Amino acid sequence: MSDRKDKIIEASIKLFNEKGCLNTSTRHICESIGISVGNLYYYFKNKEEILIEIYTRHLETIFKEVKLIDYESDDVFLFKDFLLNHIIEEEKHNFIYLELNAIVSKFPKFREIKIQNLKLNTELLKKLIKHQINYKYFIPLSNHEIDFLIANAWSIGLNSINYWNLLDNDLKLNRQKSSLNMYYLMKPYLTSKAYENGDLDEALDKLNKGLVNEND
Amino acid sequence: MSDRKDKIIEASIKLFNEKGCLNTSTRHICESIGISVGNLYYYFKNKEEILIEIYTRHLETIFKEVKLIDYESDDVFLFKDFLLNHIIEEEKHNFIYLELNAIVSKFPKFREIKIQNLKLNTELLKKLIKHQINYKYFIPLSNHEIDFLIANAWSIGLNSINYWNLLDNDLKLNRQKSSLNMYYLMKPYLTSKAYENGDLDEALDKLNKGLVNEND
Amino acid sequence: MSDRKDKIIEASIKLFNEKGCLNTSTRHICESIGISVGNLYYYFKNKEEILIEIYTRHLETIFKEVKLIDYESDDVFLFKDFLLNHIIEEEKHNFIYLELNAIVSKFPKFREIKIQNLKLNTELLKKLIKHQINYKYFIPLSNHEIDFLIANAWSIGLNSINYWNLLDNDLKLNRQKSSLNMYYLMKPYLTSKAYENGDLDEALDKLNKGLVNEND
Amino acid sequence: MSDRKDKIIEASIKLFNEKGCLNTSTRHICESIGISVGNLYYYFKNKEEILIEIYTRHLETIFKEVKLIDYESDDVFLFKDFLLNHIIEEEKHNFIYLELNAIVSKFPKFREIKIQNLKLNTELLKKLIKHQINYKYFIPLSNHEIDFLIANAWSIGLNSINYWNLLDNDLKLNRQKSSLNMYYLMKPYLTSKAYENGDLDEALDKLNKGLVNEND
DNA sequence: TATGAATGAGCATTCATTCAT
DNA sequence: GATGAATGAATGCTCATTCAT
Repeated sequence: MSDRKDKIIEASIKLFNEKGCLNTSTRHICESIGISVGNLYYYFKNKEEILIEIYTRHLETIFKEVKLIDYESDDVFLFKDFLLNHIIEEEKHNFIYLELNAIVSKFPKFREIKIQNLKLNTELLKKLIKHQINYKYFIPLSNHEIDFLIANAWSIGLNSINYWNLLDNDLKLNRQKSSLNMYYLMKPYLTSKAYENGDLDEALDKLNKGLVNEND
Repeated sequence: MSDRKDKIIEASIKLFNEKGCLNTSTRHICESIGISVGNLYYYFKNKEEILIEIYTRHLETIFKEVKLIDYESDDVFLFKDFLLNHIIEEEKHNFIYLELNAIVSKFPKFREIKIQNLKLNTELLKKLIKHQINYKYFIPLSNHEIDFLIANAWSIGLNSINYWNLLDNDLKLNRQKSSLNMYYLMKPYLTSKAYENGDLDEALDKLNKGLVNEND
Repeated sequence: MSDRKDKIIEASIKLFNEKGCLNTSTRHICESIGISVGNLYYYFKNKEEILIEIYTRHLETIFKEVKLIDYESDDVFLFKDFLLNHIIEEEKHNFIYLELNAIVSKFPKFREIKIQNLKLNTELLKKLIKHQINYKYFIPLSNHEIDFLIANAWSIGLNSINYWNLLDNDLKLNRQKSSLNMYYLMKPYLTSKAYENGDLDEALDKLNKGLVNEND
Repeated sequence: MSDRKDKIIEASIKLFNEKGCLNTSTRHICESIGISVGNLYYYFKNKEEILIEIYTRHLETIFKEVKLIDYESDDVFLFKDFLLNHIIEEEKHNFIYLELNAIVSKFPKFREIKIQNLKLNTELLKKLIKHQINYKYFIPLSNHEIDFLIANAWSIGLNSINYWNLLDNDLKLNRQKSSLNMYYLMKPYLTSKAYENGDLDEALDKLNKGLVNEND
């Protein structure tokens, strides 16, 4: 992977996060790293290809671990790995979640990749939840309930950060709150076994660290 | 409120939903109702003001009922009123949810109003949930838990429709699924009393009508 | 027809003739008449539409007379009307003939209109030639011969001006030579009756005026 | 002449014919033969030089025979050699005729060479026609008439293929029709001696093969 | 000879907004 | 109130050409 290409990707991510993908022109990207427009188009056929490259790299990072899960092992998964480890990665690609639908309606090729991936991920999550049910970390759920739980997990994974960002500007804190959102979505379905080895409590402690305690 | 102004608003909503707010030009709006561009700018200072007007009216409709809730009466609220009655209203303003963050990053004034409203609505929902807890329709929840429940409700209200839309094109069906998403978010917190008078079951029946039964 | 629209058309024709249609940008056109780019696009959807407008107006002028021919009257046609009267009009639209094929391959809509017109004109010319044969201004010709005569007339009408322009820069003179080219194409098929009333000789005299006599 | 240079020329001709010279980028040429852009510019100073090389080679081929004519021998020339033998060569360089004027207005140096060559060829053709007149294959013609006959031959040689191409897509057939156009231009000037040895009839037979007979 | 990264002017087109009438 | 002509900066993208290696 060429250095220049990486720089374009990084600058794009930075600007897309700062001002939105749709409000960032290819010229802006070039100016921000001091290269010519032509040079950007030497590395990328068009703006959509930049987006696709960013998204593809992001997904690779995100799902590396999920794909390697041992579905035969008796282990609680969701929170330690999925919620905590990927906070930084997700923070870096916030704009994808913030603007997804506007992006999807403007870039049809990206849309196709997104849909393809959504289907794949839905299957992976379904498998994962069934595994957690199987090993009694989750209470039993019907297929119907699992489908809607996944849909809700997707919405929250995508959007809860936006909610907190609209309310205040502490991005780091908001990312932690966003993870807690996922936890609270799942909590009603967790069994006591899920908490047994202390991993989950430990994870929650980390997340709550820094959060203003608002309990009554 | 002038007739002409209403026409502009209606045409804008129609076009924003059809092609997206960011892909609809002011000229296009004008052509669709046969007025001049100059005339549109007589009624609205700029495109952002159109958006703000649309959003404000939308919220007024949505929260009319919520504001009129008698917080002293013993009544289950959420599903019959909030989930079902507003489906049509929400369907009409789908684009706001689909494009929210791209819009917010382009129109700073709209952003401020959005935030202001979000805070207000959060307070209203908090009051409502506490009321439901008070009358035992919801199980007891800490302030902390309520905050995250509201955040999750917001994410799901905003985004679950997108999830289903990416997977297939049946908009009507997807809107119903989206409402079920809200139900499944709340379900773990509902008491048996919530189901007692049958209103909730009736509402669920309506939602499930048309959905393929995927239970095991 | 708005004044501004006419100005754009005129400026376009001027520049297209000077530097070629494909080498003239919309910006050039705007700058040459001191209007903004946006304004040009207010009057024309795109560059192709400018071209189509130019071509359509040109054809209207060119074929006004041809369409009004009385095919029942005993009259020699071709040279007095077709060759002489339209010299100025054709001179003004030289670029269409000079660049036709490059234009046609870049602008598909223009291409369609061009083809449609070519077919129409071919029919008109066929009718006209048959009429001239009928009234004994032309010697008898088979359909096959007429087809190729028309094809040759088209090539010469389109291209002979280019030939002379490549050899020297006297545009006015070259246009006259170009008309003589058409005459010499037709000459072998003309009967003595065609020359009888003197109209043709008069026309030829006009054309030859200004031409250096190169006879031996 | 280097191999690499030949490859560039060949690839250019192929692409220019397929998509037009003006729509073919240097990068595209390079990609099609798997060399680098820099390398192309090692062999050719610029795009114009490629064109000039193509054109020069083309003319060399075309006029090799013409230059070798024995102007003292009594032989009918034009059709057997000029019209038939060069069909393939001309077919290969179709784009030059299709785009000539757009090219000429973009590439001034090419224009100069084109003009220079046009003058040379005009002289050659004049000499040839006079030779044919001398040996009674052509009827007597004044210098003036010869000039216009050459101009017409040039227009038809350049453009008649375009005429047929606009009307239908059978390139092979259209090339034959185009040759017949040249024949019909010359026919009125041919003497019976021109047909005597049968060569001409044979050539015409070949051309007419494949053409739908449309005689009445 | 050969590479391919880099340049930057150029292009067609869009669009929110203004303003004289 | 209403019109619609006019603005001009901005956008995504192309392409002939250069040049260090």
